[in-house]
Amino acid sequence: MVLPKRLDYGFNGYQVPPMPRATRSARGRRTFRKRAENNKMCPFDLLATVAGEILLERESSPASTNASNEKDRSICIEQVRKNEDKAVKIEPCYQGSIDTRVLVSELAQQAEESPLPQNDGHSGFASVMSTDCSECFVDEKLVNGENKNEMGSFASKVDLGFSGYRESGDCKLDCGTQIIIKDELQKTGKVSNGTGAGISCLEDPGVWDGKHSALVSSDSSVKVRLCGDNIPLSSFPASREDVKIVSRDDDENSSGCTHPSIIRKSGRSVSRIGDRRIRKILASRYWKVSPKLKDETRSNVDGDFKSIWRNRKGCYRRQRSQMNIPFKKRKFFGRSSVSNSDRWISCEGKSDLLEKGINGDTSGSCMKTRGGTASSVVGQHTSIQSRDSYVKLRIKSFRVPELLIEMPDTATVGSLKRTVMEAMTSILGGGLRVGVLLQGKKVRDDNKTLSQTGISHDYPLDALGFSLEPNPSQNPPSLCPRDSSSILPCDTPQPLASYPADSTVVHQGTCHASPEPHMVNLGNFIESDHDSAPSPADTSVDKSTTDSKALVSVPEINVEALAVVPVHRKLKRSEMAQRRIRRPFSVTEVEALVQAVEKLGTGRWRDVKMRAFDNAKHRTYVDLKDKWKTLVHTARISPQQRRGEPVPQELLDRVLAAHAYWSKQQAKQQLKQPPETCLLSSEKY
DNA sequence: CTTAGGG
DNA sequence: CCCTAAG
Repeated sequence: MVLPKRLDYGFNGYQVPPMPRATRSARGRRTFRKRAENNKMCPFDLLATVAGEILLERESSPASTNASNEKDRSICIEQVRKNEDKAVKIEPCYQGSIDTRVLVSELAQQAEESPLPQNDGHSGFASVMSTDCSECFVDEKLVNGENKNEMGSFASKVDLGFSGYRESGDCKLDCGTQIIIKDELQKTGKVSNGTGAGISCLEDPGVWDGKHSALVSSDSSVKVRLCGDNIPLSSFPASREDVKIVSRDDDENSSGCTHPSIIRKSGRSVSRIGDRRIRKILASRYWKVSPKLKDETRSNVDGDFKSIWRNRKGCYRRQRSQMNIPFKKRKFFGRSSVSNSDRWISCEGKSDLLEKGINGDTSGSCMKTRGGTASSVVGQHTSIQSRDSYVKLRIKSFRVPELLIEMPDTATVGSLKRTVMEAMTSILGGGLRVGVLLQGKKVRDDNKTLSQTGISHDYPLDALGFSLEPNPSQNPPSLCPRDSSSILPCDTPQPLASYPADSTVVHQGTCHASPEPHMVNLGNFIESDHDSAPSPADTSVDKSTTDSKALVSVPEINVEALAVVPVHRKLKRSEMAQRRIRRPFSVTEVEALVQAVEKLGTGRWRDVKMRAFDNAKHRTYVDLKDKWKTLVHTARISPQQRRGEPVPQELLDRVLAAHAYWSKQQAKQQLKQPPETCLLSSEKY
């Protein structure tokens, strides 16, 4: 028997119709590529998405006319949830008044264990906390006054519907991530323990207190703190000779940012060299600061973070950045590491990029465990009382793990932006996982069902929180599926494999039925098309940045100047240095790949991509090709030598078979007349 | 832009 | 994953 010569008849008898010409159009390819590129960074689409959404909101959020004095540029937001109406009160307050923030735990209310600790930041019913991070943004708005739009003032937001139904102009409920999880055990009606009642923060009021501190030290480096916690240094996958990453002590003894000066380094100034030596300090920590520190002088530079985030899209497009440098070149410096300047200005502030709750569309409840969960979720609540035994959640926002950045005061604002962006990207890409908090208590048992845990459709989901935590092992998502399968189904392709069919994900109002594990096209799951993230013209961003006095470590840079920065060869180059984050293929993806290759062969990666990974933006055809390459290699080596998530032998066998087949086909075609090849082929198949 | 391979 | 030569 002789196999058809046309390649259209492929492995295992697949008939492979030639790719429609249309799909090969240059435009299509370009589009595809663009899409792929734009998605480089979102292994954590959810986070990115959320962040993006929040950004959007922030941008459009009302600016208060109630500008603060030039010194106190940060604002504290008070969120007071009242028992009765559950209204969220948000008020601007100024630095130094941290302790006036009221963090009321809704849980507390429910537990009725104690009266609402109004105006007592230390009482620490910290279910709602860390509003400080977001304030920064608000602050900037105030300062810049550029966001006086829809709402007009904070007041507008003050009484946002707690449930989120009552929206304040800029609220975007639609943007909320909604997750519906079927509570399969609900029917048993059994609600076991595990509805942990501990409000951990209660035990440690100091955790959040003092977060705002930012000091202006004598030296002239700018230290910026992005909110976050416990980010292990290892999860900061970027560094290079001129990038310094300093891990801060996570210990309780660590005074955190209240003593930023300790991070400061002395040394020669490199600024004039024009090189963009930037120090990035990734602080892994949670704020455990004694209340007494609250009075520290603080300055706020968060405004820039906002800018950074606004640039999300643009930045992502240029993901290559100095932050991701081949690991070989990475260096991590301790605090005692080389310094770049003697004069640094240390200022820190946190920008909780994701305090969406403040924007009013949600309760904005934010939980934080005493243990210092890396990041906490803000504003998540039940959107609707679900029927059946489904639990609906709406994750309003996530806080981004803290991030400390230090750079010479001579650095440009543009470089700061990039730096922050890079840091963010690194963190996001470095591996995050989701933690679940129930009444402030971390739920560790991933195997419990929701109902067992106490999360049912009638459970006060307001008490449920999620946190983004650095993934310690940086393992492929697939290694910790249980951790997030119920929460981040759209985050990584992996959940696909382990995700039970009884779950449904509602994302941005769009409901994607849970795809079968075998589905060829992984895309729907992998992607979350949120590239619509705000990417306002850089100019506006730059403007605001420039306006922000706090950041003026560089002689006023005008918009034009900033705009020019990126064009600089050097910068471009550094940006180009960014390496994409590593995203191991899940078994599901491998299967899809194998299946596609079986049909299409090994020489049509673009087609393979379109067929099986069309929606997986982060998988380029080159990636697929490479993966196939490694798969073949993997299949040939002994199982002991294999690493990473084990690929089922069955799949590997298919890989070898398909590879052999297509290799022959290729050879056949090249030889034009390979009779014996056909014979072999026919024998084999 | 795609492929194919080496790094 | 990156980089690049080829086509």
